[in-house]
Amino acid sequence: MGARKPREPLSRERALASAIALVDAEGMAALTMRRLAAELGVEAMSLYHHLPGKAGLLDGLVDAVAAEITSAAERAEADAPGGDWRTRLRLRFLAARAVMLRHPWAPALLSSRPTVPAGVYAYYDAILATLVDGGFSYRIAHRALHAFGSMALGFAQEVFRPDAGGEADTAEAEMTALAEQLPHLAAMVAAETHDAADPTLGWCDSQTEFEFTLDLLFDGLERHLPR
Amino acid sequence: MGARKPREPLSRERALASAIALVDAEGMAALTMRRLAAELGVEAMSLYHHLPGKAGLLDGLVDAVAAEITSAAERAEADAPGGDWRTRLRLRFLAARAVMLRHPWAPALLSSRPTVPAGVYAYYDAILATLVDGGFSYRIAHRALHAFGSMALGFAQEVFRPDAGGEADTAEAEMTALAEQLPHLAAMVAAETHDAADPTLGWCDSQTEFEFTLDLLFDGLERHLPR
DNA sequence: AAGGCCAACCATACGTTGTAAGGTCAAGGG
DNA sequence: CCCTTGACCTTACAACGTATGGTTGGCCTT
Repeated sequence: MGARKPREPLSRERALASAIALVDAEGMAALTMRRLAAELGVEAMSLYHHLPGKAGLLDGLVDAVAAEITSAAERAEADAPGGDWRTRLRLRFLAARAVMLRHPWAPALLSSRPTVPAGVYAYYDAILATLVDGGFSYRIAHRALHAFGSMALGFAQEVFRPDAGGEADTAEAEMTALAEQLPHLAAMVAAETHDAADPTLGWCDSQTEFEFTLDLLFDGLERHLPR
Repeated sequence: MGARKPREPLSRERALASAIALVDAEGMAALTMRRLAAELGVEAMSLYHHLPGKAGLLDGLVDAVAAEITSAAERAEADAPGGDWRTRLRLRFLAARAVMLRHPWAPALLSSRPTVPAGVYAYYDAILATLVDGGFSYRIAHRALHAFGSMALGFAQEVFRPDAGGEADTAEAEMTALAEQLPHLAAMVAAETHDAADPTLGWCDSQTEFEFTLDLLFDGLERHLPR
């Protein structure tokens, strides 16, 4: 039959890449060992020769997005060589956010893992460097890290998810029903959608909110600069 | 024999209470239908007469903590009848945080659920009321809600979890090894633990950091008050 | 060329999970 | 008295992660 292609031999890298593609396309729930193996044209148990089990696979995903974040942040910050600490951190965090938008499953995965990927420490060291370089004491820089929280990795802890948001019919009906019990929420929606285009509940511009919160924190931190 | 106790008949409330006790004691992983049933002296399938499946059980847990939060926040705010918006929100959020400390599993569960418990809307309405009452426009109040994020429910999105933190031996060894690659992190730890009691990596006082971030946001928001 | 080793891959099986389907049984009302 | 009605149980199934133990094909050594 001639040299039939020997099916290149499957590696940790190929497995992880396939896993990321799968999760990007179908969500975390679709990531099972059997399914991933099928995606690679292989049986489930074969994965165990390259990955230390499901937990190791998830750790691999986390490492991968962490690497994507750090490299994106590095590249972004390199674009503004002379900037002050605000703009440098801003570029970092917004670059991280762009990565998170590409992988919507990443925040939940990140915060579900019991251990922090090693690369993240270097990332935080760079943030600290920027802060200290900007004149902050280690004490305040430390608090800044806590204050940034997940924003440093590009995602905000939002209570109201960008969910599927039922059709407008039910939304409208329930809206008027709840307006009496939730007068301020109703008033806010009314005020905010007054000059906005679309009157649904998915009207929050998460990008704007992200940057607003970031600047709120930056402004607050600035007042803690010595002098 | 006489009237043997007829084993009071199991209800949604009893099931939820038992589930919360179980999760408080042994963590989310221990909450399976069979285990919960055993805890109640019953078979797994009997739970389905009172709960609409596992997802419904989790929704029940979420509702329960949401109720606990709102009532705790309500009580806390009632303690400062004449306070301004800052102190009122502060009391709310810190009361919520106390609830979260009682149920460490709640943040992860909250953010893993696809839908927001109904009671939370009323909670956010009250926060909005406080903000508007304090002089904020609906536009800024809306942004404030986003900025608070999960802090309104009492938990911060921390990247470094309050983890088990390996023994001091390995920590110390790796510390010096990483000090060269992570100079600023090392310096920060050194600076911060200089006058602190315990030199481990679990040295972050999350309560202090929570309040610091809160005040950072409050300070930042204050500048957006009209006039 | 022959022998043997070993990484890569597969087949089977076990225990655990959530839950669908249907059976048992005691209480209560006609 | 019977028969409905719920609460509870038994059994069973599909899907999950993974332990265990083959099978195989290419390479190294002699």
